[in-house]
Amino acid sequence: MRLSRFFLPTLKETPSEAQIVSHRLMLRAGMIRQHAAGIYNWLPLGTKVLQNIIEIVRQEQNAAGAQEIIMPTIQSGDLWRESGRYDDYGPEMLRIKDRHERDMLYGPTHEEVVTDIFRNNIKSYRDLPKNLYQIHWKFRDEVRPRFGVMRGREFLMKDAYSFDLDVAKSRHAYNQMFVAYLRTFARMGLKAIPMKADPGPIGGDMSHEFIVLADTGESAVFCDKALLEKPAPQDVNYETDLQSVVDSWTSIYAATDEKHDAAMEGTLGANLVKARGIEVGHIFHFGVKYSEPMGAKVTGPDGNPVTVFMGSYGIGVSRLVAAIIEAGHDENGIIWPEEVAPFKVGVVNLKVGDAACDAACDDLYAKLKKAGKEVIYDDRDERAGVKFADMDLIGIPWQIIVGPKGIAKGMVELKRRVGGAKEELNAEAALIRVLA
RNA sequence: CGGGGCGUAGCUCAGCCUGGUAGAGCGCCAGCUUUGGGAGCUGGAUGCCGGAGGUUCGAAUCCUCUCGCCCCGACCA
Repeated sequence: MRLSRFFLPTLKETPSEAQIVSHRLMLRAGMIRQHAAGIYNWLPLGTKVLQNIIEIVRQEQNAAGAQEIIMPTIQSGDLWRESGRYDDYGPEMLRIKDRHERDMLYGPTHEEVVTDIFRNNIKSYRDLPKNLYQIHWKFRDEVRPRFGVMRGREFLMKDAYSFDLDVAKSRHAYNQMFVAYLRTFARMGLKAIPMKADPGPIGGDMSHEFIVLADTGESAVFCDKALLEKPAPQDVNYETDLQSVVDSWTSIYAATDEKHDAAMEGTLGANLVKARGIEVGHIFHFGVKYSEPMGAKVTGPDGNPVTVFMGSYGIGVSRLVAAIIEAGHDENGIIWPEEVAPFKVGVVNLKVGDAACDAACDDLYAKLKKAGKEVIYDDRDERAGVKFADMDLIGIPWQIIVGPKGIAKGMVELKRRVGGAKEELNAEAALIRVLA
């Protein structure tokens, strides 16, 4: 992409409404623009990042055996009366009437809809297990939306729902998601810590939150240092029993602000980490809470109907964009981990119109594109300072800087966004480094 | 939902107290000079001063109502 044609409205100054760093940087980097309180437009740069995150989530969900579906954003109120939540949910649920005066709602979550899909289409225990997920927009009419997309009213969420014949199998489904989450967040360059959580209004007997560590996080977090050093599981076979893997995480001390245990922390001594965190995922095992009232049953091996056991598994996808920025930025702007970066490489032409610079940049740009790298080429007729500032602001991991001084010696400059290290080398060598 | 704050140019904000008919910096457009970390000069465009009502000869400014946004608290991916 040529920057001269890319829709990238960056801002030099911080809009006054933005209080936290991720919100400021998302506005300044031209990723989002506010539409209304808690509701945002995603501009091209933001959309690219969001799509990269979606793809990682999707790959890891698929690997864990979940299957992608798309459910409606607008749901029938009657379905929510069946589960008993139509009246319970309160004003957070956006309620709508259609032209026939039927009660509709913009879905804040999808347990009812997915259970309805299940009961209408799955009749035998032989069809179990099933785990269905979607990556779709939710609306919760929060009392107080804030911090940009961190706590929006409309937000993109991955929500998965598992269906199993009994509790033991259902636990396995839970463990599959637990492991998939560890891998998902690690691929985004995040330290995400699973913590025992309160199931809250979703209900159930087991629940974990996944908290990303960031200095600006909303909740205080206490944990054993060992958790921070523990690598995400590699080469997982999701068909095998994952209990020991899950236990190896849950047996290490970690607690949020409300639940922390001072006595326990005393025994950790120097290994106690006090940090701040952002909740990016939440998984629930809730058994028959929805399947029972909604009649989601299959015929069991003995010919008798069995109510299925369920769990639900959420990832705040749009929130992750903000969380990644909270975890990775400096005074110049965003520092994207390579996997989610909107462009992996930036080519900076310091003197557009100079034949040698133009030729070198065109060549680099063509070769990077041909190699399949996502590349942004700053071909704007701007001053060097503007270009450096924008590249850093939008957080491009690798930057190849081409200027008349260097090119006269046959050299370009390769800069890493992380740490800012620069080295001078010839264009071919820079390509090799970037493509490695 | 309680408490507080703010709405003036694309952005940051001044002007409001003490009414007299719209400002600055940045950005944008044109030209010239510049050109390795957010340039300089010259010229130019841009505002229903959030909206409605009221007071007044006259309202961005005073009064009333209203809408929107932000912050703090209780709740949440």
